[in-house]
Amino acid sequence: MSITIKDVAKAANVSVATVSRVLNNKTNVSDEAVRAVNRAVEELGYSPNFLGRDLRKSETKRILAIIGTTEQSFYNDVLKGMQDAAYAEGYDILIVTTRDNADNEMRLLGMLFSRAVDGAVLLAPRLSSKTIYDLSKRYRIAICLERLDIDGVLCVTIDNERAGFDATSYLISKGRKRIGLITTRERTQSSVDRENGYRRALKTAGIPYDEKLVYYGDYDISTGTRGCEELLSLEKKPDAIFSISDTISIGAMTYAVQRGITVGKDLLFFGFDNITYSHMFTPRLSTVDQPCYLQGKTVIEKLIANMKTDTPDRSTYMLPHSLILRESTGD
Amino acid sequence: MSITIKDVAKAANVSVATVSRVLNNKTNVSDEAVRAVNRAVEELGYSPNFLGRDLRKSETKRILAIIGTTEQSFYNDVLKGMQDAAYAEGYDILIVTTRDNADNEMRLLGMLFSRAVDGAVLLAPRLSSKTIYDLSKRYRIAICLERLDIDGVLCVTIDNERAGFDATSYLISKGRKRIGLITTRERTQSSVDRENGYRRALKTAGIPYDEKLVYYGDYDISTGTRGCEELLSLEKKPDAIFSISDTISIGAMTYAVQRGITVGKDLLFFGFDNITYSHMFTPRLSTVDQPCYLQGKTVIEKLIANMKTDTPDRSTYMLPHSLILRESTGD
DNA sequence: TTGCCTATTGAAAACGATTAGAATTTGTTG
DNA sequence: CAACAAATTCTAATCGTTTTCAATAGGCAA
Repeated sequence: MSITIKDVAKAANVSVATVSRVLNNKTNVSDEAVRAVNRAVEELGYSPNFLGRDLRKSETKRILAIIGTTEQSFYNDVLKGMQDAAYAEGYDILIVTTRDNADNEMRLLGMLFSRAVDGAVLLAPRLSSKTIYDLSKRYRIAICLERLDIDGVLCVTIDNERAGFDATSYLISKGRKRIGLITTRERTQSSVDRENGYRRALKTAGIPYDEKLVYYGDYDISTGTRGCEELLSLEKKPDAIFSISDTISIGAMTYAVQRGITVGKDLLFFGFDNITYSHMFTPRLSTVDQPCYLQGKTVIEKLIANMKTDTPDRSTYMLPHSLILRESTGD
Repeated sequence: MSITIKDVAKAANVSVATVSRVLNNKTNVSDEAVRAVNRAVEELGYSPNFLGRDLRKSETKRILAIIGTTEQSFYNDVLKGMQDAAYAEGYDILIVTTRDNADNEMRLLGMLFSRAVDGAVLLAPRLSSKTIYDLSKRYRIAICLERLDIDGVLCVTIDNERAGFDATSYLISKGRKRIGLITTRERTQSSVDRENGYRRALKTAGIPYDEKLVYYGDYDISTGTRGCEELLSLEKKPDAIFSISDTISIGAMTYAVQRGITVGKDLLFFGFDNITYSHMFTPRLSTVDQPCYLQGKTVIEKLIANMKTDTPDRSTYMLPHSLILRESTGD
């Protein structure tokens, strides 16, 4: 059927072992053999079957990146960082999407169990912490952009609680007293952390927490729109709104603008993620910038290091975030 | 090291063949054997090594989707369509990104040559048509969102020439005579086709083509901004601008709005792709909608069908597009 | 020439599954 | 109960590599 190493061996008049050695440029091969094999490879258009190689070596040099959806545009930078780090070590990154479904996530992790990849990075995991923790004992797994509420799994993320605290505190420093929060019903660790940061900031400033000011929705733009509508229909309206993502914040801000509200003065907005579009909308959105590229790069470096050792690093790394101040907070 | 089918066989007190048959639910196995094997699998926490299976079957049930970058948000729907179609046939989609680099594209196609995947879909290929054509003779390859200027490779796309013609013609029907075009330096087939459609529309309407009205840039927002700036600095300014992507169009429109121009009246804008953000910006952007999900679904269905036959379908399929009319064209 | 060391080579055993074909057990019928 | 058919099971080959270990060839000293 297809051209195998045997065909090359026959054509080059050497054994398969020699062909293999040439192809993996081992030292102890004569120049003559190298030439003969290379010529045969060229002539036959041979390329090695990785299925055979991988089976023999029990290694694929591939890492799975499991994400919910490719929609969140800031994943792009994370993936770029992952790919750069992986490529530097001779690995490839395979991206698969779960559509935010835990069953799919488990199914795709099957590629890890079945040795189709050497390791996996979960971005925004939907599986329970316990499940992930258990799996991490048998397989090389890392989390990126999130942390787990259990210790013992390699995580690379930012300090979301602190970031939520910083953003909210900034709004407070602008004299705001009634700060709304738009977050997600889905309780990912990062949104819980951001919400906790929001609460701590209020508490620190002596502002009472008002559950009416918190709107729970999805990750999409329309959540922002609806959330803003809801918050603005309150008896006591908010004077600032913190959203746990730029996408949501843009939806919210768009609604406010359409209602003729002067954003940046009557109502302040703070987003999260610093996506490309966040500075394209007028007024431009203040937001929390997280080091996407660096998180991606770091998680792969750590994961590959873990693959080479029996005593894997199971720490949680929190990389620094920063506040980007723009028109939506009157800056 | 790891638990293999042999361990299961021993634990269940049957042969490896029987274990394999149970796992692949073949018919001729006794209920007793099924029970014993399942119990052993459960107890040992066994999951089959695909490296062995794939090698034996010479089939991986995986399809590679090669894209330039995950940034273009409308890829998300295409990928969704691809995944749905693939999953229905028991395949998984692996996404890899080339960063718009032909060398990377070739390197990643290595997964196809080395049998790590059964087939590949190229979205926005950077390799030459000739190269792709040659490869398509030996491997199962399809193109999506683009077509090739050579016949003989399975393509699923829209009629970009026609779409460019339609969009431009619509602007003309609005009484516009000086229509700018912002397109990409990178000569992908789709942008060439869209540009050709633009020219044909002008010609059909008896409007002379003016090369000053065409700006060449990249795929990003700032290209729109700069392109719009350039076109508006002309002696004879345009009264409408057609961009080959929404991202570019949003950049252009944002610039015009900031300059105080009344978009939808003094200057009309027409985009392409109907991305989520296109209706979030005010004024909302008129655009060409292409059936992303359907294109993804279709290309995978056709590709999988091709994998099952010796006489593959090498046609080019053009799915229908439509115009979405919004405020940026005064609708 | 003989013996020994080194540099290349090749034959064959892995890797972990699937599957053809042989062998065994079970069931059926006269 | 013998004889045959059907159902189930097992042995062993196979997929395409890599790699161990033994074998060979060549070079050099004695």
